[in-house]
Amino acid sequence: MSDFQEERTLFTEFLRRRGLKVTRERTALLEEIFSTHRHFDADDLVARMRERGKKISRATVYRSLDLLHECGLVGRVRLNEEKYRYERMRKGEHHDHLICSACGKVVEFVEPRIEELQEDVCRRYDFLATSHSHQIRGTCSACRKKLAASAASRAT
Amino acid sequence: MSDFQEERTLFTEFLRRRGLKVTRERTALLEEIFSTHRHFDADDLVARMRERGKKISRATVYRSLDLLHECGLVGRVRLNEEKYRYERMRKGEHHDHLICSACGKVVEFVEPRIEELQEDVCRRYDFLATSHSHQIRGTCSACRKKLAASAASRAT
DNA sequence: CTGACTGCAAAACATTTGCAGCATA
DNA sequence: TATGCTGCAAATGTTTTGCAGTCAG
Repeated sequence: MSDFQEERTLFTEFLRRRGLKVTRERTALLEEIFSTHRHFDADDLVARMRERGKKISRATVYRSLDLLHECGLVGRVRLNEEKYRYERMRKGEHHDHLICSACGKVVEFVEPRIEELQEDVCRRYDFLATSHSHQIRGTCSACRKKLAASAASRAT
Repeated sequence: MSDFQEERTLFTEFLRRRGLKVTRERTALLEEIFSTHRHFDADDLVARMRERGKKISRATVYRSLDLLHECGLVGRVRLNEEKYRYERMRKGEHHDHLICSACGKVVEFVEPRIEELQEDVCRRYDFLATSHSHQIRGTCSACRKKLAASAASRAT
């Protein structure tokens, strides 16, 4: 039925180990998050749950996202915005972000050689890394084309 | 007298080009920021100004930091905290951050080979980068030692 | 002189928290 | 049954904004 049995088990185990409960709300949120691949913020999630007819309060959403983040199932980033963005994590895969300042689009990329260099840096500073995030801000090719086009028309 | 004449000129020019004014407050903030190398947040800056006997309102500090950030003199990062952190930028130098989750210490590092790989990634996605930030979260060696020591004493 | 700037207090926001009733184990 | 959970509304903390008086050019 669902293809995220593994995540479900991981979360359940995590909760059990801490004496926490597997509630209807937590399960529903996990399912919703793992049914898509998009980035989202707390409000998106509230809205998506509401669309599915499940009214879950903002407070509960925040509380659950904290738990999911703590157990490593959900990533939490700030893209220099006023708020957090979340994303489901795929096993053992770390990705970084290209953020277009013009249209806001976020593209994920994976560059294993960057990960290696990060490890070098950690060794150099005797630092034990638990997570990392890498963001490159700029303009995507589509937006640059649009900008070029509008510049050309302005110069009639 | 001051060793940041260059920054001062750059900022003045930036303001002039946009029809903005070089006010007492803006100048004072620029001087304060470029007189040290530390990371700081908006409130730190308000406090530092007050210590120097210059009362500048929080609102003005925020407004000025925006301008300094826009013209590239000041970097603005979010280290997954609730607020922005600022740092003076040194010409042509980009650095990234190691953040200790235990003591909150922020260590800057420079790894030119990471910068190169970033450029590769941008080429691959036809993306024009304007800035980037890289954060590695974990525990620094001092904190790990403390943690190890307290674990040992607990196991009397 | 004029348009931009400042300080203040209020507003706006995302996120967190206290509490009373509810549901899981 | 006993904790832990939830929703609500209120609180928090940072950043932004409206406004009336002030200042740079």
